[in-house]
Amino acid sequence: MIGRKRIGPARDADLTRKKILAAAKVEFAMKGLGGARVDAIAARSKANKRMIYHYFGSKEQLFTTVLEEAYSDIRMAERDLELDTLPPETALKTLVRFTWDYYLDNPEFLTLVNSENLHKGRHLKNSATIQAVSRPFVAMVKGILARGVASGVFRPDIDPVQLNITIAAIGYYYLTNRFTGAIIFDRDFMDPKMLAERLNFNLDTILRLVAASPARSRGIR
Amino acid sequence: MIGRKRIGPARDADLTRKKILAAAKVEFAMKGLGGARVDAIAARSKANKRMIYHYFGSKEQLFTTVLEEAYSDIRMAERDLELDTLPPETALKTLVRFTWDYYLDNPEFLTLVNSENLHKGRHLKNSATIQAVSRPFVAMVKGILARGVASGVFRPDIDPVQLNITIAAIGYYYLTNRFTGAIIFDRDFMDPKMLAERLNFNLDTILRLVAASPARSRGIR
Amino acid sequence: MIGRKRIGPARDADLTRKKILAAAKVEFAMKGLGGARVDAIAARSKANKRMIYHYFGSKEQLFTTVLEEAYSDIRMAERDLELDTLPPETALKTLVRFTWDYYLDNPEFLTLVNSENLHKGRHLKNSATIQAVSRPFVAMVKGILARGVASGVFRPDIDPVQLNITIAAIGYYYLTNRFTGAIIFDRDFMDPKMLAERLNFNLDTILRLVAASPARSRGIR
Amino acid sequence: MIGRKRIGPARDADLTRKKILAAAKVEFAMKGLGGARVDAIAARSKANKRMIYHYFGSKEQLFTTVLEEAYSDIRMAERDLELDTLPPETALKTLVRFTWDYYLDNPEFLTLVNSENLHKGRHLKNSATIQAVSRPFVAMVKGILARGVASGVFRPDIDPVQLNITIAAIGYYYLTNRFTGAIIFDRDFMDPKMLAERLNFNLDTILRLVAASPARSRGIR
DNA sequence: TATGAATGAGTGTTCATTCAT
DNA sequence: AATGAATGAACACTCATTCAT
Repeated sequence: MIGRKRIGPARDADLTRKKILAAAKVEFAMKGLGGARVDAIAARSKANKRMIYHYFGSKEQLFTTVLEEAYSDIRMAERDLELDTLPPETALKTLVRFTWDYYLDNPEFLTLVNSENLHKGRHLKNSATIQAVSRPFVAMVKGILARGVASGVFRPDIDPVQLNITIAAIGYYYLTNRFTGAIIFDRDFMDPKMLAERLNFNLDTILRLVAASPARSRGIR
Repeated sequence: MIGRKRIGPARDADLTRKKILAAAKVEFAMKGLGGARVDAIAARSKANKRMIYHYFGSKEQLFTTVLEEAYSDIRMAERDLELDTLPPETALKTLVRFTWDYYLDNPEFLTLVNSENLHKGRHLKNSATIQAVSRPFVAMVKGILARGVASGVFRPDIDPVQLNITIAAIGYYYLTNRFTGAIIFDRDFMDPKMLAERLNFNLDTILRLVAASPARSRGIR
Repeated sequence: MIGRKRIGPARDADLTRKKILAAAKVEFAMKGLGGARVDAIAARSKANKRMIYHYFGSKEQLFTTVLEEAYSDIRMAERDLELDTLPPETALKTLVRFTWDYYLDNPEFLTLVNSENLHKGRHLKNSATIQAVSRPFVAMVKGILARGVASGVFRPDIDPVQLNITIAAIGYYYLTNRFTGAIIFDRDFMDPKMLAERLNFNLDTILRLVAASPARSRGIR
Repeated sequence: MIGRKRIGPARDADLTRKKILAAAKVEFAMKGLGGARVDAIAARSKANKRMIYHYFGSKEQLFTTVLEEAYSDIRMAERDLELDTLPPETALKTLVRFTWDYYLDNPEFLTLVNSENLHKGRHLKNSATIQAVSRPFVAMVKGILARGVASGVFRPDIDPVQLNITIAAIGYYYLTNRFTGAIIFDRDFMDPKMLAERLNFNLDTILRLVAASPARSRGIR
């Protein structure tokens, strides 16, 4: 109450916007786009439901904004890793580890992406934001690979897009499908020991995949 | 009413059930559990809406049944591969390829599993069916690995569960997230050429992962 | 309960439809399209709100149906006058009187038409019903005029459309604008005496308009 | 802040009021009282929404003010015709023509009046303004009639109120109901030729109505 | 076995109006 | 005088489910 004049908490437009966005992220992550309730978002954000429409126009536009922010966040965090400055192998390991940790710490991201894909990418298809934040990221991984090939530690002819997908896949799938996984494999996928094993397994998978080993992988088809 | 009882009608009941189940699978796959509409399922199956409740009790129970059937189907198809009878490396490659093809041919399976995980596995948690069909499958992969280790083509100390998850992950993730993928990577994920590349990439990934070092992965195909 | 089998009142689809339609006519007439409440229509018809959507699709489609019915009703009543069988002057007087009485007895018709015109005729623009019921009516008035001209009681060169509009106008305007009229002219527009005067005034207006009097109305411009 | 106080702002208040009133007239005319949106009025007037409440108290009071202004405007315009100074027949023709032109040029007036009548004249019932501006107008028409009767060109026993209503009716109805009219009669009611025909038809109607019989309505123009 | 009719509790969205500055 | 932020009540419309036959 002392020090910051003029902005009564209940009247701070930007704060309200942020609270709605945060609440919406949680709701959409928990229930999906279709299952999320605008009422619940309003209640969770302690904002009036009318404000949601004032700031975001509709449930779908709110969802779009949440998605864009989620992608921006992860891409910014990746950029902050400054992988360009690391040796290729370290950079790659860092990326695998980061991806895993990020998914673990931000599980909403996974469900949001799932939801968007259930809807065939409709909300992001024409999002300038997504395209803007994606390009540098794709370029960065490409750069790591190129440097690794140049220094002889990575084998050539690895498609950076496919590599990227695989790095995401092996973390993502394990975590989003941990519930059916638990049933099928009769294990607790969130047990710290199993989580640690998974990270190691993933690091192993990626390193063996890119390694410029004696493996004469010519003839692959 | 007199004379030709029980000959046609008895089969119709079963047919109705099957039509509902087929329609429900499509609807749930397209819209998720929350987004699917009982009316739409009734319309698509050309059955009366009341029949859905007659045969399945509720929308959620119908969803459970659809899921159980979906899992049974893929597990049966895997069993039919008779991987036990193949050399370990061939068996593994066959499994990777089969998994990929099955996902491609039965995309509903992916969305159904996604939906169930959004709901924290609630519908399958106590399903005897799932557990019954899963056990032999897990055992089979374990067997392949063991045989491969014994014959020296696979390295030891590979967790069959982790391997299994990875085989699924690298196909599953690519396909379910193909819409956001298309946006981020600016590629058509369903382009036949890219699909073929992905399968090869996945085969490569798995074989390098399990190969007894130094991996002599000649002859991958 | 005795005599009419099989149709429990609460389960008669056609009856429900009719009750909704009747209630909607009242509501729309009283409040206009925008002011009418679907809830109020449901309550008034003692039908479930859901049924309104089941039978009519939307508030606007319900409004369209109400309008079509209202127009069909008046056109049918006009047809039943069998004006073709009457001498032209009698036919015309009968029409003026009928129009006036119909407006008085069915005040909803006036407000419904007003509402539709506020919405620029959007709901009827492509209504086959309206066009089907209108054509015979327009033709009938044209026929009366023609017969009157032929027999020398009506002057020629009267546009039947303009005549029609005027017949409607002089009754319609008085009745729909009776509230502002009462304020401006400080009279009770619904007082029986004033109503009777108005009808006579209107009959006079129309008869003088069409009369083939010595009036040599050449040169009108 | 220092130096040029109070010069602009004092006039702005009045300007804001006027802008709101103008915007409200358009909105209410287009959508009716129920359909008009306070937000839309604020946007259209480029005034803050709060100002509407500051100056007018409520949406309904704003509507009342708009109506009062609309009536004042037409009554003032009629007064400016100075019909008392014209020969009775000319005065009457001038009035018919003026009424028609005014309705054509100020279509909002028609819809506003319609709206008010849908609401049973509730907003004007106790309006001193309306009564004040109406009295002279009614008296004026009465005067024209009296002069015409005295000079022998009009027949006696014509109720000036009924005449007044009819003059308004034949223009008003044609214009407000032009949309349903277009559908029923399959004509373009706003086509210049049809508009001209209608005006002539109306002049003819009124002149024949008041003419001292045998109506020598030569020279109608 | 099968069906069309009916319903209550929600669902996203809108609106006139007031608050705080 | 003027404004952007906020709200509660209501609105059109939907949905899974049950009733009556």
